This record gives sequence, C-alpha cells and structure tokens, in this order.
Amino acid sequence: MALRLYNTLTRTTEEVVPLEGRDLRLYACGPTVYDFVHIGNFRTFTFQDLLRRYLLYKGFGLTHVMNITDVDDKIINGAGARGEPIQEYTSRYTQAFLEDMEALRLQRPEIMPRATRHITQMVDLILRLRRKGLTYEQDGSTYYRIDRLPGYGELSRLDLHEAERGDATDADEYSKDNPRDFVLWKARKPGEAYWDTALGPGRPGWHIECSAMSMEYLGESFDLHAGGVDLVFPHHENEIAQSEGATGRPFVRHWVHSAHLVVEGEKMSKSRGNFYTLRDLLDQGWDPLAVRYLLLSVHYRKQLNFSFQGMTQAQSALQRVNDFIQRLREVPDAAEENRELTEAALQAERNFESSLDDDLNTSAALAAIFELVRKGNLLLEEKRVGGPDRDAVLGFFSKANEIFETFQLESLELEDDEIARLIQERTQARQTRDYARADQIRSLLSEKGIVLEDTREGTRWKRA
RNA sequence: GGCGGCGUACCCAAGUGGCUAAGGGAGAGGUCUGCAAAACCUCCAUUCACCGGUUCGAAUCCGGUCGCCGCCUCCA
Repeated sequence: MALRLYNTLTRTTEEVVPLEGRDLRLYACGPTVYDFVHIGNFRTFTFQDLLRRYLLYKGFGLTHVMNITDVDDKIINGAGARGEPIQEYTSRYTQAFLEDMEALRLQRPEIMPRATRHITQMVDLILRLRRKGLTYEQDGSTYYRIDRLPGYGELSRLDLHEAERGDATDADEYSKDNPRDFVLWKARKPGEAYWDTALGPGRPGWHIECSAMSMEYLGESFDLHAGGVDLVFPHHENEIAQSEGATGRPFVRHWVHSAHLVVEGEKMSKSRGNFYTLRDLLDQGWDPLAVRYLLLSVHYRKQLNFSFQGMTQAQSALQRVNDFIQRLREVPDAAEENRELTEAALQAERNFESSLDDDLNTSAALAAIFELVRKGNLLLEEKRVGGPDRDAVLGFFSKANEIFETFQLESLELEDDEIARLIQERTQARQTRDYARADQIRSLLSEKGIVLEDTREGTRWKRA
C-alpha cells in the first residue's frame, strides 16, 4: 500500500512519490527561538515527527531538515530588553527546545541549520534574484517585486488583484512599491544586530532563510515541505517566489500543512491567559507521553481543541493500552498457542497501516490498536493466549510504537528493594487475613506513586 | 469586507453516496474480588447544527439559515 498525503498546492490527496529513487527530502519549518515553545507549536512539530516516522516506516530513505530561526524582530527585542547578546539569548531557548523535543519523543531531524550561520547563502540567493531583475532597493533594504513572477499566489490561492484589502491595512514601516512586495534584506537600524554584506549592512528578511537553507541541504527541487497552516501565506508563498524566481525550477512537489491547536475552543494567546508551554504542562504533573498521545490522536488537518479534560482522557486511554501490554507480558512461553490472537494482531497491523497510508489518519490507526486491546483482554480472560500469540501482539505494538512511541513496552522494574519487600509482606498479610496491615501497606505504596492490583496470578503493580 | 474550514452521543473523535454511524473517555447495571484496582459482559446517537432539494438510497452531494474557528497583518 502506498502513502497518500494531502497536498496544499493541488488541494488533493496524492501519493508520495520521490523525485529520485527511494529517497525523500523533507524541509520542515522549525521554531523561532525567542521564548519557550508552546503547545500549539508542538502540535505542528509533533505532526512533523509523525510524518517523519511514517516515511521511515514505509521504508523511504529520508533527509529531514528543520531550521532554527535565530534572528528576527522578536529575538532582537527580547534580547535587547534583557541587555543580553543575541547569541546567548537564542542558544538558551534553542537548548530548551531540544529538551522539549526529547520529552515529547520527537526524533532529531538529520539537519537542524541555524539562520545566522547561513547569511552568505541568503545573500547569494538575493543577489541571484537581483541579477534577474526581480528585486528593487529602497532606503538600504532590498525587496522582492512580486508582479515579476507570474505564478505568485498559487499556493495560497489569494486573489492578488483584489483591490479592496478591507480593514486589514498594511502598517509596514518600510515603504514598498506594492503592498504585497516583501523584504528580502532589511537595512541596518541603529542598535540592532547586522551583517556587512554585498547588499549593504543589514539583516535577512524572514522568508529568505528557508529558501536558502532548504536549497543548501536539499537542492533546488525537493519532495516535501511541512509547516503550520498559518505559514501558507505569506511565508511559503514567498519561499516559492524566492526559490523559483532564482532557479526557474519547481521548488517543492508536495506541501503539507497542519491545522492549529486552540485551547477550550479559543485561540491560544497570552492575553486570554490560556497560553501553555510544554513546560507548563509538565510542571503541572502531566505525563509528556500523554501530551504526545493527545497531540497525535486528532487528524493533523483538523483543528485540535486542547483542554485539560482532554488531557485526562488521553492519560486514561494510554493507561488502558499500557495495562494490557503489561498483562500480556505475563503470559508464559509455555502457554499453548491459539492462533486467534495472532490473527487479530495481523488484522490490527493491516488496519493500522492502511489508516496511516490514508493521509496519516491517526484516529483510525488508534482505533485499530484499541480493537486489538479489547480482543486481547477478552482472550486473556479466557486463558486462550499462547506464547507465540503474545509475541505476535508485542511485535505489533513494537511496530506501532515506531510511529506513536507513546506505549510502555518494556516491563517495569522494581529497582527499590524496600518496595519489593513491602509487596511481599503485604501478600503474606493477606494470606493470614491481616487486611488492616495489607491496606496500610497499599496506602504506603500509594504515597510513593505505586498502585497495586491483586490478580489470581499474584499482585501486580504500576506507577500511578 | 474578502477567502477558507468546521458543526457526529455527556466529553474527545473517525467515517464524506449504500451492510447494524469506528474507537477512546466519562456514566449506569452485572461478573470477579477481603477491600480496591484492572479486566470482561450489557446499556449509553432510529441519528449525524437546522431547513429545503437531488437520488432507488445522504451524516456524506447541492442551496439556504444559524453557530464556531482560522487566514487576509507577526504567528506552528
């Protein structure tokens, strides 16, 4: 089965076919490191991780580039306000971002280039555009003259001849010939960071870094470009203009955009007080894997409504799967094979994969997992699971985790002798019907975050 | 003002022309159990915002109404 993905450029779902061989090249718009990254950003980055993992799952070779924007207005203002050098300011938030990625189990892209280390490539690209007569200068800044590029506006399908701009008037501080023209190189302003270049002293405009760095690492034409929907216009539109204007070749074949996250039905914003970073959630005690589960449980092109009730639900759903896996692991090797569960695992895998093939339908993929959990629990109840059946299911979860990486596959180890001893003592107390002592031990362990479950096979425990 | 998306049970959420409308959470009853938890069984949308139309047949297509959200300006 082939992977099909929605392409913003054509507004249709298309099969992903590499431009060359079996290798795909993916560019994903990364963070601007001016603050801790919020969960809305992480909705997008988690989607990019899902895409990355599934491409690898499907056996494609992959070069995945994610940029780090470490120079822009917010950074300059933020660093200025603290009286801190830009580099120091951005490296702190870059480091925090990498830590957050790890907490959310986002795989590292092959290449994570920083804008400030690619000024030369950006300047070269702008000079290339200038030689083609696509730019003009004003007050030391360089602009892109968009009416020189025939296809401009194709991605976002904006009607550029629309005379009325309504109440959204352009309040740009730079003067431009056409309001839609955008800045490639911003003239130096007093007190701001700048680079001395052939374009004069100044700093890059926002869009140019992605054109320069994607072409640097992935070539003039590549397969996939991902980002949040808000980037469709103007960012990605302008990237296309910059790249295709310079090369005369198609820039990207397949554009994929993820929808935004809102909080309790409202746009997340600091003024509304519904603004959360990943760190906020972890400080509140939420499991990062439950956050990951929640972010992955809604189809990426549908707006995700984040809520704390949703977090609780995600945590419960995840726990159900993990409880099942733990229970399944207890099936002894010697238990006689009964193909029924093995067949269910194979069916789950087929459903799982065909769901993801269909534009990364994670909700349907999770349904396949839960159907298997239900079936498996029932067969466990009836003692109709053999060693080989157990391994077939664990094998499936291992594959599913290549994508979701949110399920607990390893067995939990009791590293603390004291705890093991208490569980042992409680078992004896129960045998002698000393339930007062038994309950006392349970509540003791409960305080340490350990939950006990008594089963026919003995006492099972897990972390709360 | 222009453009686009969405509205499926108490909550989250698949499904986009045709078997009984996935799955999860919460809830109710039952089994099991010293208790608890987990698990299992049963129940929980004659109906998919509303109205009208197309069709043998629509949650799915068309038109209208209402509501919510996003983009058009920095933004994942």
